[in-house]
Order: sequence, then C-alpha cells, then structure tokens
Amino acid sequence: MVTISDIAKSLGVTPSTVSRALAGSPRVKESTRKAISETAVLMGYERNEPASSLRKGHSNVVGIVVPRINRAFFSSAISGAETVLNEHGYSVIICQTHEKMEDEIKALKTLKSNRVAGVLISHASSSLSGDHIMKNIRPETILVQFDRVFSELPGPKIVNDNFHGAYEGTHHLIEQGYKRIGHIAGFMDTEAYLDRLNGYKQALTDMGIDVDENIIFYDSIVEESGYKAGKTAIERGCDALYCAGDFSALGAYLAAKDCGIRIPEDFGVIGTANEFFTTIMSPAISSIAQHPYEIGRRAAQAFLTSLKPESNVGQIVVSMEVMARESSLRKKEKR
Amino acid sequence: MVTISDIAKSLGVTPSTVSRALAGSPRVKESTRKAISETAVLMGYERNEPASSLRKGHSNVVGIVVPRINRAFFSSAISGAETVLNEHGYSVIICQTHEKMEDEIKALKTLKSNRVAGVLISHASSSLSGDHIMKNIRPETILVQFDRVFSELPGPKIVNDNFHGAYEGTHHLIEQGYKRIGHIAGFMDTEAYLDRLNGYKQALTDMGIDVDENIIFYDSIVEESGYKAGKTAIERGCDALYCAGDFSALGAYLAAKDCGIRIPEDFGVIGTANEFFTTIMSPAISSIAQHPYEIGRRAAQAFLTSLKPESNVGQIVVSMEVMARESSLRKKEKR
DNA sequence: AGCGAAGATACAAACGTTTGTATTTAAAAA
DNA sequence: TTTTTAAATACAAACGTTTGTATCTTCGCT
Repeated sequence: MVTISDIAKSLGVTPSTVSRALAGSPRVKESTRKAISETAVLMGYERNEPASSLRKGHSNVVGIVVPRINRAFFSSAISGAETVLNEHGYSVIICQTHEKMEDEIKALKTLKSNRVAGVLISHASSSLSGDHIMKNIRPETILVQFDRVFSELPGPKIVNDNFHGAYEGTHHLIEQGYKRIGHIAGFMDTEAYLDRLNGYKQALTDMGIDVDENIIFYDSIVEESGYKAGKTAIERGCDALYCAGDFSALGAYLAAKDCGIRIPEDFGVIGTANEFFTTIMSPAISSIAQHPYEIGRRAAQAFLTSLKPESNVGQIVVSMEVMARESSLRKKEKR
Repeated sequence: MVTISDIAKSLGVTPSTVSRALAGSPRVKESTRKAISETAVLMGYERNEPASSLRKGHSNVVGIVVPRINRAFFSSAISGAETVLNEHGYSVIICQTHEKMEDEIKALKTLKSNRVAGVLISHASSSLSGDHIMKNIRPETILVQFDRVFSELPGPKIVNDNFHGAYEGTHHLIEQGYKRIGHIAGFMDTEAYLDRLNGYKQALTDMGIDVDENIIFYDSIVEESGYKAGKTAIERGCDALYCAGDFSALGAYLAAKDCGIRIPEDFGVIGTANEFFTTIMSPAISSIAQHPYEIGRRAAQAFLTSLKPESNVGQIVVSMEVMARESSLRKKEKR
C-alpha cells in the first residue's frame, strides 16, 4: 500500500506538504500541488481513511438511520442523500432500526464508535423522545433529522408538509362527493401522524363537516390493521377513508373488496407514501406522494452546510402531492 | 472521550493490558479482566474504531454492494447479513451501484479506503467480468459473492438454485396445461439468467416440447420490456410466459390484460423474486421465490468462517420455491 | 545591497489502539 | 532455600495522517 510518505520521498518533499497538496490547501504552490497529485495517481495512492479519521477526530462517513430500508420512502431518501454526499467525498453507512428504539441505540453507538461526521435519522416509531439520540451522539457530530423528527432536538429538520398533504387529500375526497370520511391515523407519538390528523380535521371543519372520533383509527399503519379498521369503518357507515400509510390503505381497500363494496363508486380510498404497488392495482390506489429523493438530498445538503461554522439550517418543509387515481375518482375529470 | 489509557491509569495497569483484557485475550488474568471491563463500562468507554482499524490494518466493517436497495430481494438479503454480522461485532456499510459498473468501482474504492474486513457483493448487470472487482479489493479483504456471481473469481459464492427454480416453474406451467410457453430471459452476461434459461429449456425438453427461440426474449427485466415482450409473445401464439423477474412478469401480465386476454384461463404468467406486489394483484401473480434473508445470512456466515485461516467455503446453493398463485393456476388443486 | 514580508516547505508531535518483546511475579520443582 | 518454568503484566514501537510552529526562499522595495 502506497502512503503519503512514499509520495513525499519520491518527490523530495515532506509528508505534510503532500497531505496539504492533496487536501487542496492554499499553503502549497500550484506547481507542486500538480506534481504531487500526478504522482499520487501514478503510484496508485489511496488515502488510509482510518488514519485520517483518527487524526482528524472524525471520519468522512455519514450515518443514515432509518426504520427499514425496504420502504419506498426510505430507500429513495437514502438514494438522494447518498448521491449528494458521495459528490462531496463522504460515504454512507446505513442502519436499520426495525422500528425498535433498542436497535436505534445500537446503531447510534456504532456510528459514534466509528466517529462519523454526521447522522441523518428518521427515528423508530417506538422512540418516544429524542433523549437517547442526544445521549448517543457526540457533540461535534452533526445531527439532521428527516421525515420523523423530534422538534425538541436541535439541528436541521427536513419534514413533509404533512398538514397540507393531509388537508389536500381529505379535501379531494370531499370534492369527489364522499360524505362520511374516516381516517386511519397511526400512533400519535409520531409528529408526522399528528400533523396528518390535524390536516384531516381542518379540511373537514373548513368544509362544514363535523369531526367524528368514532371513525378515526389510531393503530399501526400496516396492512392488517388497515383491513380491520376498514371493516369497522364500513360498519360505521363510512364511504371513504384517508389513510396515513399506503399499507393501511391497501388493507382497507381489500376489506372493502371483500365486502363486495365497489371502489370508487361506493367507497373511496386514499393512502400516503405513493408506494409502487398503489399504481398497479386495479383500481389503482390514490395516494398522497412525498418527495423522498428530494428530502434525502435536502438532508444531505443540510449536513453539508452545517459543517460551516456560523450556519443555522433550521426546519425545511417539503410539499406533498395528491396523486388522484381510480380509488378516489368517481367524478369525471373536469379539465 | 475516555480512552484505554484512562482506564489503565485508574487501575494502575498499562494500556496494553487493558486492550488485551477487552479483547478477551488469555494473556490477562481473569480477575483483572473482570475489573477492567467493569471500570470500562463504569467510565463509559467506547472504542475508537478508526484508531483500532489503523493499527490492525482493517476495520470491523463489512461492505455490502448491491445494485439497488429497494428491491425486495436485496433489502431482505441485507437484513439477513446485517443481523448475523452485528451479532459478531461488525457493522455494515451499504453501497448501491444502480446496475452501473462505474458506480460499482467507486463503491469498491471507498470500501478499500475504509479498510473493510470484507465485501459481500452482488454485481451490477453492466459488470461483464469480475476483473474490476479483484482490482479494487485488497488481497487481505474477504470477498463473498451472492446471487449474481462471477464463477471465475475466488472465494465463497452463495447462489440461488436458478436452474431448478426455473425448471420447476416451467414444469408447473406445463402441468397446468399451457402448451406454448415463452420466456423473458434477461441478458445472458449474468450467470443467474443463463441458469434460468437452461432450467426452462430443460423442463421443456424433458416434457417433449421443442424449444423455440422466437419466444425467448433477451431484454432487461423491467416492466416496460416485459410489456413489449408480452405483446410480442401473444402475437406469436404463446399461452404462457415464464419471466426471469417479477417486474417483467408484471409488464407481460398487464399486456395480456390490455389485450383482453383472460389470466389464467387463456394466458399463464409466472415471475421470479416474489416481490410484494405479486401477492396483492387480482389475479395474484405466481412467482418463483428465492430465500433472500437466508442468502444474506449465509453470505455473512461465509465471511465469518473465511476469517479463520484454513477455511474454504466454496459455493453454496440455496433452493427456490414455486409460489403458485392465480396467474398460473387454471386447474383445480388436486390435493 | 539590504531589509522586510510574504510565500513555500520542513519539522515534529499527536490521534488511540494493538502487538511483539522484555520484565516482573508467582508457582513448581529440585 | 535455590533454581526452573510458567503466568501475568509492563514497555515501546508502530499504523498513516493532519496540523501548529518553525525554517528557509524569493521577491519587491527603499
């Protein structure tokens, strides 16, 4: 393995000059910088990252912590973040928490041991407060939260505009003439779900519809819970459901089908997240799309700007978009 | 940050003893080992991984390189590998190649710079040989290939039993009475697809059916290609398709639907990989399932055993399983 | 020519761990 | 008690980089 000293020797300079040259420091003359970087590639030099990290006190690695990598939202967000981080010389270490706070702590400890430069995190649903996050992050490490955030924690936060997304989605159902619209809401310890609930309520209120707690279902947003909630919603006279997740929407959708209820004629469904499967069902499932790739990009950018001393990124809100598909369209398009 | 020397000082021993104690070396007395590890947790010691990696020449990190993390197969394989690696004190750094050899080289270079202990890789479809892999891996680094492998490269290989999976899938279609069975095959530079093609051909031959190259489609296995191939297959009189991927199966399935052809009565479809969406379509799409979680586990285990000097893991074949669903079942179940 | 100020490079220490070798201590044998 | 052996720990160097400080050039200016 060729080191910085090998290059130094072969050119008759010192390792420090080589180091500075490769880092692009203004302290080394342009001509020598060029000579050094040329022989570096010639000799096949590759930086020893552990050595660099040890000396600098932190690595060129950014940790990304998410509940699961096989959700459309998270894998896209990761891709977005990865792309901009790679462009800036950082590599990425991805950790799954499987929605468990215990695994989240383990992941953060690992990242801490590896002296990562930053952590981009969307916390597990079982994490009820951000205490364990702050405890397992070094003060120099830059923390960026995205999607699911604890607003009491410091640092940049990239979030969906859940309130308005939910509002628009609910409004869309009302516009399509649905009268009794229920909501599969998720658990209220996650801010994102609370915002969606509030958007839903606001949309109803604005259109003069009373909020009925009997048709709001607080449960995990997986297919099975959606199915159950769907059945109950139908029993309670709902003719539409706005779901905080696509898998719960799928459950409700299948429940309606199993009851022999026609979608969208007799029952409207709209989910959230724009998972791939929603587009290929027949009828296709409407969904409130996020922009996960963009959110990942923004999170990475927030990390990069936070690297600079005086920066202060704060909260960034990314819009959501109603993808109206067959499952909620019973009026002819007017355009 | 508390270091090994801090612990040493507080106990009146030397750093080397602490290091050995924490590593569980037999060279330190049991009683001192206990005392050391106790004060270590008491003082909140956390190993500085970069320092450790620098000294040892390699890190406690394993790189996993896959085409995309949002494919059911890969995200499950990653989960499997992650689980067993974490149990053994390794963390995981995940790289996506987006099927591009260029990105694959970048990923390998990054892993090399980080002195990873091992690389688990499923190569990009545009990687035509393993040369660039060998070139960008240090000789001490353990290379494990899984799913898509280059058999000319050394080291453990964990593969699906693609031949028999394809054989069984094709056989299943024949058994269901389909007479003219086409194949969407993928590109032949990936061994997995070649094996599937051969399994398909063998099944036909064994049942006395001639192989017809006109109904074998060599194209990328995405939805769009599947749709096109599906149309052509129908024109050429096929009454069933075995597809090397689920997305191409989906394309063909939609093509048949668009042509007003009934599935499974007039046209049978079976895909490969058991993606989530195949289970929720109506009719549900049959698929030849792999065991990705198991493959990930095996790959990680192969890495761990390769750590031992005299080990020689070789090739491991993991079976596949036909998940017969509505899209290929037109006879009543006989059991 | 002499002086001062940048400009360019050299020097040297440090980051925290691991590990081969040397030394001390304890136990066993004589 | 002395000698031999083994067990336990101490010593010290090394891994490759980065970075503050020191030294040496080079140039422009008077």
